[in-house]
Amino acid sequence: MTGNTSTIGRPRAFDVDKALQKALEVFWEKGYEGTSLPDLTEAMGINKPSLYAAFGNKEQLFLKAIELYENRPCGFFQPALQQPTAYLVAEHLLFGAAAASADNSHPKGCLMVQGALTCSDSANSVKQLLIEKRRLGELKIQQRLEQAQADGDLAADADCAGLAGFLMVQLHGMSIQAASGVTAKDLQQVAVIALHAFAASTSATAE
Amino acid sequence: MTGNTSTIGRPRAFDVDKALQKALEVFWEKGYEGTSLPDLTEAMGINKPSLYAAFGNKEQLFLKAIELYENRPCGFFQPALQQPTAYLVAEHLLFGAAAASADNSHPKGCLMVQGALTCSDSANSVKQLLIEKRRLGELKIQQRLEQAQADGDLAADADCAGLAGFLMVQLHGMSIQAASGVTAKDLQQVAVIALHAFAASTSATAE
DNA sequence: AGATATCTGTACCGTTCGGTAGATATGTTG
DNA sequence: CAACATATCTACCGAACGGTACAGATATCT
Repeated sequence: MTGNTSTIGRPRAFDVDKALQKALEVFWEKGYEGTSLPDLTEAMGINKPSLYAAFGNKEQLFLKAIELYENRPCGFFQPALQQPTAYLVAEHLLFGAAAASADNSHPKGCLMVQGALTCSDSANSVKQLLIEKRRLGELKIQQRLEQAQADGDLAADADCAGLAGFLMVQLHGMSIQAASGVTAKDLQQVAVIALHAFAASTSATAE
Repeated sequence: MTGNTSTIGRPRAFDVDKALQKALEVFWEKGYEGTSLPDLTEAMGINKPSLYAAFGNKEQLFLKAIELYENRPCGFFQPALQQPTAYLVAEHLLFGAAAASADNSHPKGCLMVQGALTCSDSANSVKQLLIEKRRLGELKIQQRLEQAQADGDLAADADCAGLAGFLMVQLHGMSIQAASGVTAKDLQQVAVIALHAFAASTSATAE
C-alpha cells in the first residue's frame, strides 16, 4: 500500500527503506513521544507531506519502525533462540545484549523498553503495544526453554516461566544500563554473573 | 523560599506536601514529559499560578518530586543498604523491589527509570539527572559491598563493582516488568534466582 | 504532445504545550 | 478600619505539536 511501486506518476525522490531506517534511529534514541515530526523529517531527509504519504502518520511510522527493529539483521534476540541448547540460548541472549551496547551503529538500549515506557494518555496504545511485545518476547524464551525440556537438554522440573522471567529481567535491566552509558565491558561482567545464575538454577532446581 | 510559612498575606488554600505527593504520583505514572500541566493541576487540586508560585515550574516540581521519592518512608532502597550483611542487603533489595510491585498505593515501576528514560531534546537535563541518580544508587550499593568486605562479611576478592552492577540490573529489569504489569509473585521468583546468583558469585569468585 | 497520476514544497490548520499578566479575594499587622 | 502582603482565578501568551490543503514539479501512458 504505502510501499507500492506504481510506475505511473512522479517517482518518489527518496528511498522508503532508508528513510524508515532513519526514523527507527530517532525513535530508538528519543522514544515515541520524545520524537517530533521535525526530528523525523530532518533525519529522514524528507518533509511532512512525503512522510504522511509514505507512512500514514506518526504512530503508523513508529509501528513500521518497530517491525524493522524486530527483523533487523543485527538483532541478537531471534538468533539466540535458535542456539542448540538452553544454556547456549541464555548465553547468546545475555552476551548479545551486552555486546549490543558496544555497537555504535545504533542508539543504546532497547527500543521495546524505551520506545514508550511512560507516556501521555494519547500514546497509551503505543505503550500497551510495547508491553505486549515484551511479554511476547518473554513467552518466546519460555517456549524455547520448554522445547529444551522436550529435547532432554533442560531438567524436566525446571521452572521455564521463572527462568524466562529472569532472563527477561536481565535483558531489560541491561538495556537500562546501556541507555545510561554503562560500558559493554561492565555489562559483560553482569552477563557472566547472570549466566552462572541461570546454569545454577537449571541444574539445582530442588531447593 | 517556596515552602515558607509566612503568616502574613492570604494563606495558601492547599497543603504543599499533599500536592507534591500527588504530583509525584502523576510523574511516576506518566513520566516527566508524558505529564502535562493540566494533568498536574487536576491531580493536585490547584491551578497553574498556584503551582508556579509554590514550586517554580514543571522541572523544579519534578525535582522536588524526585527528592520526595528518594526520601519516602515506603522506599526499600535505603533501608536495604542498612542490613547487617551483604547477603541481607541483596536479599532486601531484590525482594523489596519485588514487593513494591504489589503495593497498590503507588504506581508500578521505578520513577528513576521511567521518569525520563527517553525524551525530547528540551528535557535532556532531566534525563541526565536521572542517569546520574541511578549511577549514584549503583555506587551506593558498591560502597555498601565494600563496607561488607571491610567487615569481613564478604570475600576480600569479590568484585564489588560487578556485583553492584548485577544487582542494579535486577532492580531496573524488575521495575520494567512491574511497569508492564507482571505480578509480584512472578517477580519474587526472579528475585529468588537472582539472590542465588548473588550468593554463588560472592562465595565462588575464583572462576 | 497531451492527459493523467503521483510526489514535493510551502504555507497553513486547530490543538496543546509550558508559562504568565492582571484583577480579585483573603488573611495579618498597624 | 485602613494598609499591606500573599494566594487564587480567569484569561491569555508565544511556541511547538501532529497533521493537511493546495499549487507546482516530474514521471508514465496513450
